[in-house]
Parts: sequence; structure tokens; C-alpha cells
Amino acid sequence: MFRIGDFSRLTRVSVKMLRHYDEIGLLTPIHVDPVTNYRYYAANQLPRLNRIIALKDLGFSLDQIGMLLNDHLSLDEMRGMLKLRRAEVEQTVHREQQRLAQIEAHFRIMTHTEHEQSYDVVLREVAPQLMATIRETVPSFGRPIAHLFDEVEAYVAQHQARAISCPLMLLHDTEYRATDCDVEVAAPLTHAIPATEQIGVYELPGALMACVVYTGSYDRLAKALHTLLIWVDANVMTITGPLREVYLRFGADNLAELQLPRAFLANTSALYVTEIQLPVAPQRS
Amino acid sequence: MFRIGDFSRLTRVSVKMLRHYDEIGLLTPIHVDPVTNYRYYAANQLPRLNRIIALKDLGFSLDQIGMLLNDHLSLDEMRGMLKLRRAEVEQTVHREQQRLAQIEAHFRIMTHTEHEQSYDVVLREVAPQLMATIRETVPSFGRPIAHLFDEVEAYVAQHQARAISCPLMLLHDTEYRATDCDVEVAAPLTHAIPATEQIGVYELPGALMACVVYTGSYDRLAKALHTLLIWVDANVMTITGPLREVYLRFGADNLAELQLPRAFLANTSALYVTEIQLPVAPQRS
DNA sequence: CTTGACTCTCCCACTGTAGGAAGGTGTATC
DNA sequence: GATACACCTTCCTACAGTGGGAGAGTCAAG
Repeated sequence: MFRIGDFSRLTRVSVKMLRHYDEIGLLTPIHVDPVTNYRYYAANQLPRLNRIIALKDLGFSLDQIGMLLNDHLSLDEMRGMLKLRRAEVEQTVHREQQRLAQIEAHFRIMTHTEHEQSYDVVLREVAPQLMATIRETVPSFGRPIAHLFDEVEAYVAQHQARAISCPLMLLHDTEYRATDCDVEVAAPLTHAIPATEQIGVYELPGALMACVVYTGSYDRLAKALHTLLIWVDANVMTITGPLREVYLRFGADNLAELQLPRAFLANTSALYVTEIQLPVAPQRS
Repeated sequence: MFRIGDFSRLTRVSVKMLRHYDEIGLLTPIHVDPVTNYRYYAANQLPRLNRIIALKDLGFSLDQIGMLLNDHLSLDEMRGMLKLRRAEVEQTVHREQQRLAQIEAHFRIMTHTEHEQSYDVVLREVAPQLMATIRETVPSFGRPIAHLFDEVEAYVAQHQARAISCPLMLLHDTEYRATDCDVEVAAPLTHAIPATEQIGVYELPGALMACVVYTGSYDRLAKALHTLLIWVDANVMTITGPLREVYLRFGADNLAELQLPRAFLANTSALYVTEIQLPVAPQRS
């Protein structure tokens, strides 16, 4: 009846695609000349092709369309596939709308941080980790906290239980405050060691975290935190636990501890790299 | 600092991907051992990786991310890219919502056509075509119309201007009616020929059409038309012109005219293949 | 018979991610 | 110091759907 080009013009399906559909058995031409291999299509193949196009518009994969067409299934099965597909599409819509919210968040963050280096928030699952911790209320950041770290690290080193991972601090205050902060410093452990009166040993739970990394001194923390809060707000999430500050690198001694080649110490552009992690969960609406 | 595995665990980006990002220049390790080719990453590369992840979450391609990162562009350019991206995402959302509507339409169509062969509607751009036509009000379908076709085909044949394409009929009635129908039969032309008192010659305009094909006799038309109307309704479109019936194959004489191999005439499962085309346009909301 | 429009098959490309094979490294334990 | 085991390397393959192109064969009209 029709050669492939005519059929293509008739249906506005490209020749390439018609050949492809033939190849995967979706739509076999009614006749193929055994000598020239020319494909010939008949008008009564149009309903099938239309069905293919319709199902494709619905978002089914060619594989699925093949099943839907060939194992000529019952109405109920068809309905089932459609319901499944509908759920998937609904999820896609949801995901894209989240994406829109995230783009809006970026706009907001950009206007807030004019011209400065901006911070990027990522959502990430953080694994649980056995920790030795000291929790205390400190008058200020800086010295007192460094002291707490020294203490807990010394205790862990004494038991030879230091895991190769980063120390961190939890901020238990629900509001951000500059003085008398309820903080908990933590060093990662390879295995359980005895707790003491001052030092606790337990598994810090894993969680879904909104994370942002800043490099340099602590005065950038406020900006990073601000970014984080805007992000959480724009993504309609709720905060489900205390903020964590992870010290990815805090000075040469930590590097030495990890027995890394000295060469790296020279070309570090910023000495401090800190990640702020905020446990979050999507708000159900 | 970190070997690729550690960096992978830290960031929850797979080793494969980190290598890929290295390969395409998105994130080059701070150091690569020239002997072993081991990749070493530093903590201060985290912000860059986080930016990559964040932009990826926004839906940018790795190529675009590369531009956004490397040609460190101005805030305004960044804003421009974001706006573009937002528009794209909005369009995606719209498209997926259309898809949902279409799935709903399928459910409705399924309940209406229980157990019968169902028809699939496709949206397609139909090209304009020079035509010779006769418009007339006929008392009923069938004989009178066949007669009109004979007439126009004879006239066209006489001028040797018959294009290899399908004849069609336009239904100018705004309501569907079984008697006294205002119809226009049309035969496609290769080039302009003189019009007569009865026979008009003009270019039938192209249009976006909702199309459905049915095979077999005319009593299936009603069902197909019903399907078409449900579809148009569910997809929030408006009808912008007269319905067309395209006769993709209407009897052996037409086939003979097209000089097709006789072999095909035998194994045609249904003699009549007709497409109904309804010009539509998306409703602006 | 030539010409030009079609058609055939086969190969390659894109994107982002994953899996596997074969072979070299780094480290901890015996 | 040897060995085992976890880790790293490169290179190839695959996915899904679509398009592009090369080189060779076909069809129909002039």
C-alpha cells in the first residue's frame, strides 16, 4: 500500500522511527519485498500506529507499549497499567514542582547574598556513626570548644578507637545564640569504648540532612546558616533535630593524625572547611 | 586528602560519577598520583561538588553546569540561566499535567466503550493541500455522496491532476445530523485546474488535528466520533473548523487507481479505513 | 538510459548512570 | 616479609529514544 516515506508523511512519524518500530516488533509492515527489503504499510495498520502514538503520549516506554499491544490483555489489566502510569506522572509533577520551589529558593538566596560567594545546599542521607561525645554549656565559641575537642580526642586516642572520619559538634540550642551555648562535641569511633562521667559513648543516628559547606573562618557561618534556613523554608521542610557542624579539616594536626602526605598541606587554599548539617524531613501537606 | 572511595562516601556521590565528572572536567581531583593514577580529593573541593549537585537537582545538564561553573559568569547571567530553567520546568509541569488529563480521558473512554475495540486519538499537524471540491446538502449518507465523489474524481482525472493522496469529505454542519447534511467532498490535486460552477478549486488549509482512525463500516463512526469528543473535552481544547473524514482506502477502484500490486487486495482485513480529523487548538486558560 | 527521489543496512552520536572484567595498589594481619 | 582483602585503575557494554550520515541499491519519469 504505502511505502515507508508515504506512511511517514501520512502519520507524521519519522521514517527512522517506523524502521525502529519494525525492528523491535512494535509495528511490522504488512509486506516486505524479499528482494529489495522495501517496507510496505497498509492503511489498516493506522489504528495500531495511532495506539502506539497515543500510549507514547501517555508516557509509556516502547517496551511497555509492546506488552500493552501484544499480550492483548483484559480491560482490568489495562486499567491497572494506566493507574500505575498515572501515579508515576503524579510523582513527576510533584518532583518538578519541588524543582520550581528550589529555583525560587535560589533566586531568594541570590538577592540575599549579593556579589558574595554563595553557598549551595544539598540534601543528603547521613549514615549513623558511633561517637564519643562531651556535652556542655560553653560561654562562647572558640577556645572552650577547642578544649573540649582536645579532651575527647585524647580519651579516644588513649583507647585506640579513633575512626577515620570527621569530628563534629551538635548545637542543641533551638535558637541561635552567641553565649552560653548548649554544645556537644563528638569524635567518631571504630568500636565501643567505656563511657565516663563526662564522656558519653553512643551511636549518633543517621538522618536526612540539608547540608552546606563553607570554607574559611567562622564568621561565614552566619551567612551559610542563613542560606540553609532560606532553603529549608523554600523547600517546605521541617527541622527534626539539632544542627551539626562537621569539621572536615580543622588545622594541620588533624591532617597529621590521618597520616597524609605533607605535600597537601601547602596548597590548601582555605584552612578550615566546615559543613553544617540540619536534619530535615519533608512536610506533609 | 581523600581517596575516591572516601570522598564518595562523604558526599554520597558514586565513585563512577566522580570519575565521570573528572573526565568531563567538572571536578578534577586536587591531585592525581602520576604512578598509580589514584585520584585524591580535598575537603575544599566540597563546595564545588555541592554546587554541582545543587545545579543538577535544579535540572541543569552536566554541560550547562560546566558553563555555570567555569566561565564564572555574572550574577545577571546566572539569573538569566535560572529564569530559562524555570521556564523549562514550568513547561514540563504543564506537559505532565496534560498527560494526566489524557490518562483521565482514557479512563473515561474505557468506561464508555466497555469491551469493544477502542479508538486512539492522536494530535497531528496536517499539511495544506490543493483540492477540487463539491459542496452540497445531501439528504443522507451513502449513495449521494459516492456519486459526488465519482463526479469530482472524473473531473480531476479528465485534467490529469490527481495527486497521490486520499480523498476526503468535510462536514460543515455544526451539529451532527443524519439527514440534509452540508457536506463537501474533495479530491487532492497536483496542480491548479479551472473551477466550474459546481466544482471549486482551492487550497484546503493545514491545521492541528485531533485524529482517530476506524476500520470497517460507517456505523462505527458514531463511536469513534464520541471518543474524539471526549478526548477533545478532556484535553481542554476547542474545535476550530469543520470535521474531516479522510478515506484512506474505500474500495478496490481506489487501489487500482493508485496502481498498487494486486496481491495486497486479497489480505486486507477490513475494506474501509477512514480517519476522522477534527481541527482543534489548545484553549488558553 | 539517465536522473533524482526513495529506500535499504550499518554505524555513530547524544545523556547520565550503572555493571563488569582484568589488572595494579595499599594496608593490616599473620 | 608474604599474603589476603579492600580498593583503585582503565576499558568496554548497556540502557531508551531519536537523529545523522555513508554507501549502495530501486523506482519512476523524462
